[in-house]
Amino acid sequence: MKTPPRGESKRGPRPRQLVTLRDIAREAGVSASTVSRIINGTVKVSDERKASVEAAIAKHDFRPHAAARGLALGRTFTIGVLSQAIDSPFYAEGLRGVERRLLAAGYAALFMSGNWNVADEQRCMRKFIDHGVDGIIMFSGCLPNAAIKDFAKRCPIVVTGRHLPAPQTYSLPIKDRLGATLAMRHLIGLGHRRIAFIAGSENHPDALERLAGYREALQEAHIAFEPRLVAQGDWQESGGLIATTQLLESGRTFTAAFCVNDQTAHGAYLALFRAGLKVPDDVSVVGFDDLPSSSYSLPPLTSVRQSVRVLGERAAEAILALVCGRRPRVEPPPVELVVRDSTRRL
Amino acid sequence: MKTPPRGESKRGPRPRQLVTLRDIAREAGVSASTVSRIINGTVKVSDERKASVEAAIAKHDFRPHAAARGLALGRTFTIGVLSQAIDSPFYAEGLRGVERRLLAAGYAALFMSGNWNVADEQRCMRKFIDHGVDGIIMFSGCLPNAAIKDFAKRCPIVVTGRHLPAPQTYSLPIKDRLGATLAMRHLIGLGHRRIAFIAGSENHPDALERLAGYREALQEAHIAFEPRLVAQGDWQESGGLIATTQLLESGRTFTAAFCVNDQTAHGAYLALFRAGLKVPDDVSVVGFDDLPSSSYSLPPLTSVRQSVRVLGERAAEAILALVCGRRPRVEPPPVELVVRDSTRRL
DNA sequence: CTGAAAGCGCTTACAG
DNA sequence: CTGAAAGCGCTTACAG
Repeated sequence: MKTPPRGESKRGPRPRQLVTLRDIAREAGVSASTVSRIINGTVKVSDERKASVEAAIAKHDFRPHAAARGLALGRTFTIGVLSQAIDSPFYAEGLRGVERRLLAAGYAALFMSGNWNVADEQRCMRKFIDHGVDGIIMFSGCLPNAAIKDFAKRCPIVVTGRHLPAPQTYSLPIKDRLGATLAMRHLIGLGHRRIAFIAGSENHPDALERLAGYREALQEAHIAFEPRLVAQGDWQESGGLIATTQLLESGRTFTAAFCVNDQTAHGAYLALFRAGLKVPDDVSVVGFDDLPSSSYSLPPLTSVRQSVRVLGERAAEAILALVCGRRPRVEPPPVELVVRDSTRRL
Repeated sequence: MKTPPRGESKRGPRPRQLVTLRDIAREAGVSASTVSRIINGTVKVSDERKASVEAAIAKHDFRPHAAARGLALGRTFTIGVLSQAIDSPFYAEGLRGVERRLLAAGYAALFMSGNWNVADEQRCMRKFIDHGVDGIIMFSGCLPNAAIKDFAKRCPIVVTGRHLPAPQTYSLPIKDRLGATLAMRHLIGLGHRRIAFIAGSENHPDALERLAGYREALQEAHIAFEPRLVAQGDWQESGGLIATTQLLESGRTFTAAFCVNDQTAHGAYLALFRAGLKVPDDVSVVGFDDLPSSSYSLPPLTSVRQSVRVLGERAAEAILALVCGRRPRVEPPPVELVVRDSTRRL
């Protein structure tokens, strides 16, 4: 079929798509409505028409124009997914989980990075709206709750890592405090009493909760909290390296370190290595998040695991439910301690 | 403003957007055309009208409906980005580079994972088309060139890691062979002659090229190629661990190992560690890709670097050019060796 | 500079 | 079961 001349009209913007629903209809000798019905399986259509339409579709490998469907249907089958950095190993697994579930449901994901700051997160959210997403998944952002509720007026949102009851919204909290106490009880159970905490960035809710868990476990074991055993990191390897180095150089003694996340622990590993200290012989180390790379660190790292992949999958299920007007019924994944080779009895 | 009743019509699908261009026009006392012109800055508009329209837009925080624009304009300002796994540390940096450049140009990225197999890549490409992307970036896929050329008839494509001259297509090759010789010359320069190669997956073009570079450097130095020093990995940590373990157990002796990528090297590290061998004292190790985590491995890994982040940025620039009908003029990033602490003179 | 109108390519209530 | 028509919310050539 030669592409039919489109120049008849004198008005409107230029044409674009090579072959349209109308072309298929013409070729199959039916109306556009019928073609649409066959494609969408909306209504029964007689077999012979169906066959000829399907032949025409196959012949041209016709795909309905996405924007046109979107306009007619009022849906784009696209979900915006906000993480803090698309190249962060922590979020990576979560995005993977989201992708998998969304794809299975015929949705695609628009991923954007908030870079751990409100302005960028805000910008991403607007972009999502501008791109007409049907829903948004936010991985533990720092956007104020009020702002989220505002966006939720335009499209449904599921948010992880916080509790936010609001219409068109669903939250999947992360069990930071519980996880932290799990790590600490393990260390304390091994006889450690001088346990350093390499913290996350200041004021970050998850960081604060994990610190709270650290203190809670200390108290539980009747060990006095010693502020000087807490060093400020930034969730990254570099922060863990610097914080641990400072702790070491300042002469504080500790037999174990609980790190706010695995990346911080990897940084701590390097600091300890450079100081000639061995893990776990000289210092036991526990991380949080159980990154895939942590089973390959030397030695393999003991870590708290709350599967981010599963978190992502559930977030996807929740947003899909919201988008379809159903009430989500999903729970955050369980927290557990994965014991490897970085901890030992004192 | 109360949302105006929309029930006048008896036909067509249900309405959706709360406030539309028409509402803004009505409120500002101008035509829809004028509002559109102001939003797009297409044509000069008198100041007073402009002011009142902008006031109305601000008041309702009006955002033009994406699908409607897409339909009218024939563009969605969305780019499909195919990587092999969204949670692979190798691609992560590349995606980051893409995201940054695309965002700056007002485009958003639809990321999908090909999972290192043709069927999934094919599926992703169709999804991209179905979602009406304006262009596609493929990170080193295994889709046959012919298939890519076919998709390129529907929308422009830039592909990394291969050379594919075709209309509506631009390729950004990766310098695998050169990089491999850089790594090998370094090792040979340090006096190593028995150098193992922990390979990537069979038949993978990049893996083959890196192997070719390994052999080329050997030949250059008049060292006989010994097939039994080559062990099959799979690009992953687990493959590196298994391959290296087998090499060690089979009694092959080597003083250095060149790994097809950093993840493989991390696996090799663990195998060596378990065997009680020290890096670099007993065995020198070199990787390829220079992942961020490699500067925190113990010891920090010497690796070949061809910035994937920059590769991503350039791929984004290229697709943007293609989409706008310009000819891309970008080069793949340079290759260099980053020497850290995992190699030493024999 | 500005508005009325046509058109982008679909979907679906309506009327057979 | 099926077609003609209206409509989704924008943009832009056309005619002032």
